[in-house]
Amino acid sequence: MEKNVNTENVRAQMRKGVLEYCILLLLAKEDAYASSIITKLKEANMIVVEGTLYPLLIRQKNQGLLQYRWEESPQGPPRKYYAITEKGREQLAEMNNAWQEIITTIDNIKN
Amino acid sequence: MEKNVNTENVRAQMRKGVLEYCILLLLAKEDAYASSIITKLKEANMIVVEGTLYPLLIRQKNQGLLQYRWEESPQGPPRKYYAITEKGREQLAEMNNAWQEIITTIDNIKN
DNA sequence: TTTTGGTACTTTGTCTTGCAAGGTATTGAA
DNA sequence: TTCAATACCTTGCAAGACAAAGTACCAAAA
Repeated sequence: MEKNVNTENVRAQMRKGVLEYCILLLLAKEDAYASSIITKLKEANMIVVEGTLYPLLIRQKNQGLLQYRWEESPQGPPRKYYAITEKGREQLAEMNNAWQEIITTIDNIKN
Repeated sequence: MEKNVNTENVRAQMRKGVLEYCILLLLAKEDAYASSIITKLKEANMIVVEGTLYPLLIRQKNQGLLQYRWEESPQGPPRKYYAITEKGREQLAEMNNAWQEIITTIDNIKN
């Protein structure tokens, strides 16, 4: 059905705008490694794939929003745990504002 | 100030995800031509520039979401008035759902 | 009649980013 | 030593946002 494809595109596009925001939201609550972030976002209906997430985490780290440390895994290779930095929390505060404003803007346009 | 640059980036990225949505919202209320759409979006704090809007309108028209007609202007060259189509209204309904879901998703991630 | 200023539409080139697909590495159990 | 599970990373392509430059129309002033 064409409609489902279309619907998925619509959702995908909106998700893109808030992906970085979601990462920071998650990491503000607790440190996490890439695979677990993907799982958590999937549970929240925010689909992300590896090819998207890894470069994004690296970008946010390079911007100083995140830092990471290696940790042994109970099974399998070591995990790269990301943690939000002070700068990351500042950015997150900005994003919270931006998000509220976008919601307000959309509401305004609707009326 | 670096902060302002950053803030603008944050907002810009979020806006991108909902730009097409905003266009359909506006055109669902009344027909409009590109320059007037830019003005209206600017009033609603949703910045768009010509180089973004024109290709976007053409894309939406090619998808059958919009159609257009030429109309004389009281001053200057004729205007290309865009109108939303039936298919466009269906898409808009999808987008309304998608938008609500994104809001819910973000709220979920916050808790 | 030519110039100027305002309005409007369009295109080009660059940069960023999302994603599919493929690759590398570690570990423990069969 | 092979397999399966878990993780991380990279490459190549495509879409899209935007700055900047270009084209065109119109009316009023010079």
